[in-house]
Amino acid sequence: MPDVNKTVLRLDRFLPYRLSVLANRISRSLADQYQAEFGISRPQWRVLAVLGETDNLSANDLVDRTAMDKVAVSRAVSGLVNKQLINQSDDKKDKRRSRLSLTPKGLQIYAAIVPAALSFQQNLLANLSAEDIHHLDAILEKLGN
Amino acid sequence: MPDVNKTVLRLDRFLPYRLSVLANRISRSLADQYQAEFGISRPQWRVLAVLGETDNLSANDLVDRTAMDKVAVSRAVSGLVNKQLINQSDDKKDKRRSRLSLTPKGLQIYAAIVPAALSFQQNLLANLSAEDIHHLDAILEKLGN
DNA sequence: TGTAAATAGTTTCATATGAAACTAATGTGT
DNA sequence: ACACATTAGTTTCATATGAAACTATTTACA
Repeated sequence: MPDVNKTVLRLDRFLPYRLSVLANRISRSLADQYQAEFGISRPQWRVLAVLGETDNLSANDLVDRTAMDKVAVSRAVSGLVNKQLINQSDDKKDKRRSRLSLTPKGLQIYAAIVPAALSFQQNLLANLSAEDIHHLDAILEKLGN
Repeated sequence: MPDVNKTVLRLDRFLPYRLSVLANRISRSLADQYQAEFGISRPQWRVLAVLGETDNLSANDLVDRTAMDKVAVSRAVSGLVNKQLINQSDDKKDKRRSRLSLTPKGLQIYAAIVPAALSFQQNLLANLSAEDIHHLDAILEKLGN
């Protein structure tokens, strides 16, 4: 990032801006795909993705694992329950919680989205060398503190 | 990005997700600052930043340079006009357009935000080596197609 | 020229989002 | 056991956002 120390700021060289534009472009393009094919919103996709990895989580676990606030999780969950892609069962030990898991239908959609998502990612990474990919991984890790 | 070829998808390793979470965290943190200090919204900041670089642009020029849609630009501009940070003068050649530029007050706020923004960016980059920064620049460029 | 298509920018309207308030249940200290 | 504080999750409400429709003007070209 040359130019960084100048007193002038070029927006198109400014890291927060560049990251934001790139991330939004990518996320939106991916979301358009699963939205069109499966009628799934972005928050709903995140919930599906996490429950596909690890079943039987509470809404709060999803908050931790999806980087969304509890309102967003609550809404995503209720949307997915409505679509019958996940189900809520009572937590015996804590009546405030419910345990969430994919229904067979949810699992089916999950199984259909994952390859599309991975191939989308492959497409992105196709522009990068193996070293680039490694660097990117490390840099994202560092920036994530 | 190891794990990329597996059929399973770990959300926290998925590039669109990682980028989105990181970019949003960063943008939000920065926005909290100029929001608190200057009462400026994110779209408004982008408009100020561009007009600070290059004066006398049309709203459409701003669309190109801020990666925002014309509705967002229109609203940001009218907000900034209300705050008297920018002014609109008629374009003689085309009555549909207006030429936008910073007012003295706008320039003053711009001059106050820029160092804060640059130091924010410095803070981010402080976690990275010089090579990292160079790599990041190149990778963002490649991902931006 | 006169008329259709294109462009600049605004407004409308429906949806997304998030902070704060709320409900219900659990945990804590006495 | 009994308040008081905390936590899980939902609802409310005010604001942000964006697609589509709209207005005004300019461009293209018959």
